[in-house]
Amino acid sequence: MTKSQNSTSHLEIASIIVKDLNNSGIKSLTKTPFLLSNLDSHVAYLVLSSPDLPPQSCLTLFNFLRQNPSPFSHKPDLKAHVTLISRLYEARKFAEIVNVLNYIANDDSLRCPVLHIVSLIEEGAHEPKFVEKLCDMLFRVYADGRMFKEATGVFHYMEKSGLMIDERSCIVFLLALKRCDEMDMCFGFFQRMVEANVEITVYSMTIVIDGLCKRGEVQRAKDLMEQMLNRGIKPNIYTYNTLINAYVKRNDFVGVNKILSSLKNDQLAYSAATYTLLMEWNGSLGKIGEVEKLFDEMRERGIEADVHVYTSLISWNCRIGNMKRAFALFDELTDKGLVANSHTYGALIDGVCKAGQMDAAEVLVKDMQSRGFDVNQVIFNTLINGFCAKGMINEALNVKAIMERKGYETDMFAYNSIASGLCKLKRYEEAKRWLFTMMERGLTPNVVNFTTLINIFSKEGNLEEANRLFKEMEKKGVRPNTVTYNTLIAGYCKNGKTKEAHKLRGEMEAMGIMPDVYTFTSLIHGECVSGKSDEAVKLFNEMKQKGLKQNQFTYTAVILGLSKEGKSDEAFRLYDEMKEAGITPDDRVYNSLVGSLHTARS
DNA sequence: TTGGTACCGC
Repeated sequence: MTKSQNSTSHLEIASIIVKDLNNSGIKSLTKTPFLLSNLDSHVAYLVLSSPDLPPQSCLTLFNFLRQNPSPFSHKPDLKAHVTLISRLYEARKFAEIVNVLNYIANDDSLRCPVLHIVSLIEEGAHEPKFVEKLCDMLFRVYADGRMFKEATGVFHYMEKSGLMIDERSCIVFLLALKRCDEMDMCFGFFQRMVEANVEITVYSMTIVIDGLCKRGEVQRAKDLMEQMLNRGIKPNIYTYNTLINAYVKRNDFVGVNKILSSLKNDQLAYSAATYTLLMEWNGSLGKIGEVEKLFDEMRERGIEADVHVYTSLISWNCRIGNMKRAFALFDELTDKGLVANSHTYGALIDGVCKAGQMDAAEVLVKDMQSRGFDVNQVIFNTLINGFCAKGMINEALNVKAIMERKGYETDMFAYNSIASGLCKLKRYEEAKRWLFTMMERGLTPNVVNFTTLINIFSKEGNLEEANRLFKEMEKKGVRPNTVTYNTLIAGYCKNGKTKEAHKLRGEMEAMGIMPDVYTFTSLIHGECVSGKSDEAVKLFNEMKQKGLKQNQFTYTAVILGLSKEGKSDEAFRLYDEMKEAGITPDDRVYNSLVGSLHTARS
């Protein structure tokens, strides 16, 4: 056969197929093996690009061929995909185009550089914005599919070809990178967006800032904000909330206040999320009164409390053991027409667990299920933690088994709860074994797992190993947080090594991680153990200057220290102060005070 | 585009 005969027959076959499809639909093809066996890639192209065949029918045929109905039929090749896309574009069937692009992206024999795809598009046969739109959609498909290299390739092509790049598509990519913890790439891509003159708004900037904050790079995040401000991009309440969150998590009092004054300067009003964060902040400082005050203030200012705000308030009441208030708030939330979510239930379940009422926890789980919420992994972990905290390891392992049957893999939260539960029972060897098992199973230990291990070694008196782990964790790029430092500081203090403890305090401050009530209580205890109650009192006063509220543990430590040295006047003064603060002294405080009266004053 | 589970103190 000559070339012209060949193409003539191709054309003939194509026109028969078009006619058949238009007359009797796809069924006609299934009954005509002759047509099917001749439907090669060229015929497919002719059919799909035929103006006589409407786009919807092109799609039907394409899907039919994709399913590869007989040994004679061809699977659509790249050209067929691209042709179909251009037909679908005529009909503005964007969702269908995304599907077809996904076929290309997920098929090893079709996936190729975008340049190749574009070269298959018929010259002049398409609308002016077609290539641009196609690239944009392909970029999103790669971003959604976490195919980062491919996505970057499309971006690069668009930039080079002078095609307009939509910020919203870049946002899809930035979010995907953030979700995969690819922050270097995320940050780098954002810089490329700037260089490529993509029209950037506060949206994409905030995503990058949040990603950097979540990784602990708060300074870099702030620098980025400054840099973008010079380009005329102003932070909004979301941006500020992101930074507030970062500073709250680091206990950076000064940092939070700086952001709050920036908010004021920019005349931005607090949002419900801002209030949630401030409530979290005060709650973590033990200032539950302030938390309730913020809740009132918010409503006075006419800002509607949403389910997050209620959940936070419920959670803090749970954490201080005020379950009555927690349940009242839960009712209030429902009365307001808000719908409790799994987080809200999680807070309540955690609360009853902490109160040691595991039966109540199971009742809440049932209630939650009856309202259509599945027990998710967080709730399972909360229950496991509840049992572990009570020392009921077997019950915890039972929940773990149920969780695994439901298809959840035991994660680092659960491993950690089990290890710390065993640690509280002084079953250190078992505790370590669980954490080591976790690592053997391929889970990468995070800052909390490391902290728990450091704590175990500290409790065993093995400070060398604790310190070695601390160094190892930093080497692995896991940033220590307040709790990590507190753990090691407590270890040193307990062993009378106050010098090292103070050194660590300086180190953490230099890292931008601020000491909290735990840090001070340990240091105070350490000074007392070393017989330096005057130093302890100094630290105690420093807390007040820093706005840190002393709690039961702090008072107990300093009163015991003073009593031991016979400084009973000072001890009694602090005892009064303690009671005024609404903290109930326990027997040890009374005993030490009585003892102080018998100790000779120096 | 922001806000929930686990780890530390007498």
